[in-house]
Amino acid sequence: MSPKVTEEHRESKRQEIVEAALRVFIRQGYLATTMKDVVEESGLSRGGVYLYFSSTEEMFRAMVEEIDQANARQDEELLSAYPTVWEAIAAMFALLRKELLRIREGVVPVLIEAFAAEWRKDSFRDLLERRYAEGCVQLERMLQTGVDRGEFRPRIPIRTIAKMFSSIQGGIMVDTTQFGAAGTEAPEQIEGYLLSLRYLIGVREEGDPA
Amino acid sequence: MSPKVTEEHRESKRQEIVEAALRVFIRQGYLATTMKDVVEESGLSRGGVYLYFSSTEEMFRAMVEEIDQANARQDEELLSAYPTVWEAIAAMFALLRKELLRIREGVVPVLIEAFAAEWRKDSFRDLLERRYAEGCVQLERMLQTGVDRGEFRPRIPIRTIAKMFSSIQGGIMVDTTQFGAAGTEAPEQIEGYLLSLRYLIGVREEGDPA
DNA sequence: TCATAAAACGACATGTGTGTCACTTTTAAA
DNA sequence: TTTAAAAGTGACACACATGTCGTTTTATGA
Repeated sequence: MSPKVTEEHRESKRQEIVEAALRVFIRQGYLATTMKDVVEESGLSRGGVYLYFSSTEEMFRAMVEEIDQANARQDEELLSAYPTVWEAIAAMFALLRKELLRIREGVVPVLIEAFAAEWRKDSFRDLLERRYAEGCVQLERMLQTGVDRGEFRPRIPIRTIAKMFSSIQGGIMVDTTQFGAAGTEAPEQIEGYLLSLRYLIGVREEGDPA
Repeated sequence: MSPKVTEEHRESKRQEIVEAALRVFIRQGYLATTMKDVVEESGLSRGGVYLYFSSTEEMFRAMVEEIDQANARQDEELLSAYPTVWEAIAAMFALLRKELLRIREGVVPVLIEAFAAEWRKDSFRDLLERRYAEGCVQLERMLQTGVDRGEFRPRIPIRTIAKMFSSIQGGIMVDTTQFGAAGTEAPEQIEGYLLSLRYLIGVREEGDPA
């Protein structure tokens, strides 16, 4: 006698289900998605899926956790990939621009819908807070590095700048999602962001007096 | 014989129902609100309410229309109330700041939830587009006035500036709603906005050379 | 005060999503 | 090959929101 011991391929099964869920979320929207839909998309049965997740909300949670990890990794790499902080920041905005252009096929609208739907739940408080903190802290850290290196001479506290641009990023994503490409003309905006950011953090030109 | 002719107090009845709906929306969130809830809050009966609205979505529509009208009126007044355009803009941001501080008791979270929930519906496309357009156009008009009067000397197209600040406003509202007061420190941000806006539009100091 | 039409009522039929649970299949160790 | 414990199945019972519709109430004008 011996029971079958499940290895961690259980995790890969969870993964599969989350991927199926994401496809449905993207196709018909987070709010219009029911367990039934995910069950069908995943190819499993009702009971099978419930073995891993008991609501679309849980799937969304798992999804966000993964996305956030990936983002954190990406941001981490940016700083080390460019000689100056300013170039790293510019690259960051270029990434944002790319994401904006692909927004209609992507994950962003799902995130927006889902967070707007779930933010009142206490069980989401921690997720929200972590997201917000990370969004700010990342940029703040980059700015601080720039200041330390003598690259920047900020006109207002970098913390304020970081918070401001964190809000901007959210705002433009919402706009692009809900109002469509016609509404935002994303590329133009990104340039405006960079220019005003450049001013606020006081990027020194070469040969600028210390 | 003579039928009872309804005057336009029908409109006031609609108003009453919309107000009841808003109370419920604020209390438990747009998505968690059912017709049953609104029926109870309004004091009418199921059939009575259905005589005016057949879904919470319709009520929300009516609500938005009214809010937008009020906003448009308010913005209109701003320009004429201040001697310089810059002061009018500063006053606009002061209003925004006030709204941010009261966000938790207010309508903004409901708007966010509802638009995130409904934006995919074709029947909302017009509402969304109008909202977005008005949000931008209003600021753009103010900026243009400032340019015409020689108050401003913008560094990038005012259209871009208007779009950018329109996104910012949305972003900060979402942040304040979902992340709470702890998340955004609204007052600080507003000052940052104003400073960077001031730079972008090139507000001339007194005695500045033309 | 009476007649009539609109306003309001509320029980009911319907549709749909949810979570469970007794049962079948698969898997791997013995 | 046997065995037992997981994985997986899908019908079912349940809850709940929706929209309707026959009935009752209200208000007006004759």
